[in-house]
Amino acid sequence: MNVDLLSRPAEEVAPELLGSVLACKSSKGTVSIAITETEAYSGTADPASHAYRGRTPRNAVMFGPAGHLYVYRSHGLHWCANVVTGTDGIASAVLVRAGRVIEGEDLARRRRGEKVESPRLARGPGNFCQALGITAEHNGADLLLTGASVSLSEGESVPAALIQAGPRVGVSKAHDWQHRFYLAGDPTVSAYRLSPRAKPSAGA
DNA sequence: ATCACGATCTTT
DNA sequence: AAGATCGTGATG
Repeated sequence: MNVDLLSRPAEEVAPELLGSVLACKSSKGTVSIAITETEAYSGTADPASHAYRGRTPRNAVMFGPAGHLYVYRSHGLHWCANVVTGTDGIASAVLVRAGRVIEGEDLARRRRGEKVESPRLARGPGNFCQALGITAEHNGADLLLTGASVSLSEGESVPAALIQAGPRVGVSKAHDWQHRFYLAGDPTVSAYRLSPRAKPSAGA
């Protein structure tokens, strides 16, 4: 994966990450997942972004150089992972929402539960991280380092016609921004769900 | 009090 | 099918 590809605005990078592969190796083995759904979050101009109110200890990685992993805890029990994009010093990142397990499915299923169907192993940002084995220890990791425990690589290219854009999932602000990108008809893509607290907002 | 979640309930 | 509820803990 080329850092120049990631050093652009999140909403440009997000659709191009579809088909890319995140791999995570641990003592238990390696799981690789091809990304099928992403969401772009920018910095201070994006009301739904963690970086909207400026830099904090939690979101610091978002302000760093592209190609690193921003991991945060969601609602107390799930981990969510972002690929940091854009320029060093300016916050932006792409939330990885779903993917298809292409390596280490046994390990992924052990983590997620034996009765989970294959398409659902990495469906949803929390499930994606659980299947891949991402936790807080991976926050800030450089995804472009070869041989690192977690890394990002280019997968098979996906046909542009399959890439769809839509409103972001689960956010209470700026939910109508068309910053969610996914592969049309893919069973691993998470179901769209409007946030219960969503209010109308201006924006693209 | 809020929350970029997910599973499981309840009510149509 | 859609909406409500709750678990769980970091955050500011």
